[in-house]
Amino acid sequence: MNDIETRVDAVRRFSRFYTKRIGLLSDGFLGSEYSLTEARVIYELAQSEAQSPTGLASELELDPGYVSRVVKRFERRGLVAREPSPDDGRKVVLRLTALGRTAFDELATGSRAQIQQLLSSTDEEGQRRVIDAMQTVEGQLSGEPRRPIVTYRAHRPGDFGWIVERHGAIYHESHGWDATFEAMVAGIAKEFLERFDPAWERSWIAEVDGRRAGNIALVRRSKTVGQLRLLFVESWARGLGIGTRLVSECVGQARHVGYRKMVLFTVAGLDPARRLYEAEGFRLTEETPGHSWGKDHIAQTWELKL
Amino acid sequence: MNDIETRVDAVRRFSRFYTKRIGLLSDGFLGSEYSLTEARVIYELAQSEAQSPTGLASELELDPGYVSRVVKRFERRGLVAREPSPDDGRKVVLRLTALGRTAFDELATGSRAQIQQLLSSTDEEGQRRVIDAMQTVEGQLSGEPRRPIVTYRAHRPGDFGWIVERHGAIYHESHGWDATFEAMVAGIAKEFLERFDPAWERSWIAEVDGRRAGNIALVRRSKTVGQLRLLFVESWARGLGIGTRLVSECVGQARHVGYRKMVLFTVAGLDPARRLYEAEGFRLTEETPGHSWGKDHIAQTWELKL
DNA sequence: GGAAACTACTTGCCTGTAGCAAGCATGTGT
DNA sequence: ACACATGCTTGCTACAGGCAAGTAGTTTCC
Repeated sequence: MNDIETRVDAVRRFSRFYTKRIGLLSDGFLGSEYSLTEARVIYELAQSEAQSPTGLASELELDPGYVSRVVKRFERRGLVAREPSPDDGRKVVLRLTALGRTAFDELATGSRAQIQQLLSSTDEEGQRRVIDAMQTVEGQLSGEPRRPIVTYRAHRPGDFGWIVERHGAIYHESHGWDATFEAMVAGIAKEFLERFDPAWERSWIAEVDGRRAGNIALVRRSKTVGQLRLLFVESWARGLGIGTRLVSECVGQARHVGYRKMVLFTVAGLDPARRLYEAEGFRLTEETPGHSWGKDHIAQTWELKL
Repeated sequence: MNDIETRVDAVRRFSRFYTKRIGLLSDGFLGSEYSLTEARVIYELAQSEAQSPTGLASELELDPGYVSRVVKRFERRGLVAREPSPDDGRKVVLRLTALGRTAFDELATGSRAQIQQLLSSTDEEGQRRVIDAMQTVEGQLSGEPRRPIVTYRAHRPGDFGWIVERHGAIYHESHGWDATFEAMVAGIAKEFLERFDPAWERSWIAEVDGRRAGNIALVRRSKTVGQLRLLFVESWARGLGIGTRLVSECVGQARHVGYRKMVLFTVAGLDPARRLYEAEGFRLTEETPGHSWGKDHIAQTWELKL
């Protein structure tokens, strides 16, 4: 599923599947005494405390004339009550009566029963996956890109494994570094977790909408020197200021616990990271050519007086 | 989203969202000269080489009478050709004409364009996730549970990070082991990746439908002794024989490269794993009480003569 | 072999859904 | 005060699509 056409066809396939599956269900409405549109009207009225015919029409994308008739029908049946709007003589305020609410409850119960039947084709774990997947679809397609929520927290069990994984996979993919790089990161993770001292050290995991998106760690090298390690931001999370924030959190904490200096080790050529270091005031103090992780590198040391 | 009612409501919510989003699109059909049902008929005819009116009716769940009329309309317009069925005088065989196929192509193009527009509300990564999620939904709800496909492969960059993560997270959750356990696993990963010798060592990653589900590693301890390490199967992948297969692959490979003995170290109380070791012929040779990862344990050594 | 039952399709009839446009009443801007 | 916009209603209309009766073939069963 790489090119756009394949993806489009996949979506078409799903749409056909889902509308068919759901279409069967909504035929169930015919079983009740309301048409699908009538049911939608009732549903809409039940949702919003006070609704006007125009509101209904635009919300459900129906012709106002038709809505008018539906409402009239419902009124005759005692399902909705209408009153003139207090602030606008043209407007009408619609409200479900107790009877209308009963009708809604019946509809909702029926619909729930059918969805439940639909869900029953898989087990509880499967149902959770389905819902999770649906939320993914909705989240992605809901149009408004809904500004992502970025949060920062300390590491938890599993996080350092994740850091190792992402470093290993991404630097392999983008720079061709071999498994010894992943080994090195695993070594750093081991050390950090083993000797972790919360008084002097700290790590941050950045999450975007609850999904891990980046990290950084502050490690003690000596009483006066803190080391910045394992900075990393997922490519899909770029542009949210996560890198900047991680570096500044890290440096801020280093100041806070009383280090006099920060160091970090990296290699030449990782420009986005370089920019972050420079912006925070780090200075390149040493460069040594070398060979590691299956490639030639220029190892760099950066320092920052606090 | 724990109880069934919450889940049902989540699905209802999604259905409303999706049908609304897709409903807008299918209005596009009105833009064309075909109604939605007509479009479905054309689509169905395009899919199946030769179709009968009855077939259409049952496939699309329409009234045969109505189908008859739609077909007649299409015939007049030159979109479909009909011939009497050779083997049954009552039957009719319908086929799209070249003109009909053109109509289908136009419809498909239009529909694709609209789906593409729908998809364009997210980036490429998002689109992939959407499709993935849709396949999950369809897979789960399509009724036939579609047996999962299990595959086994050697490790790739990132895999050992994943192994560290899963060990760290899961043993913390289920047994309350602290971060030093994750540190230890990270140490094992580091060692393995650093000194990996394909002549004597190997790892297996089990994937279920392309998703990592478990792993095992064979590590050289000496010329004659191989060690089984890092056995792990995700809880959602239990019952597929993955654990058994991993252990037997590992032992088989150990035999193959010529070790005389296998060892493995574990702690008492991990019963599912224990059963796998026993089934493969491992014998418990040593038990030592101790304390690690924030808990008391009985460390165990298991051995197997090859 | 032939009546009875069944299947595939057609056609006439009818209802419900829903859009369009004209009309009326109330509001708003100049 | 006038024009114009907004909210709602109502008459007209088209179309979708179900139901049932009818025709022509096919299968079943005696």
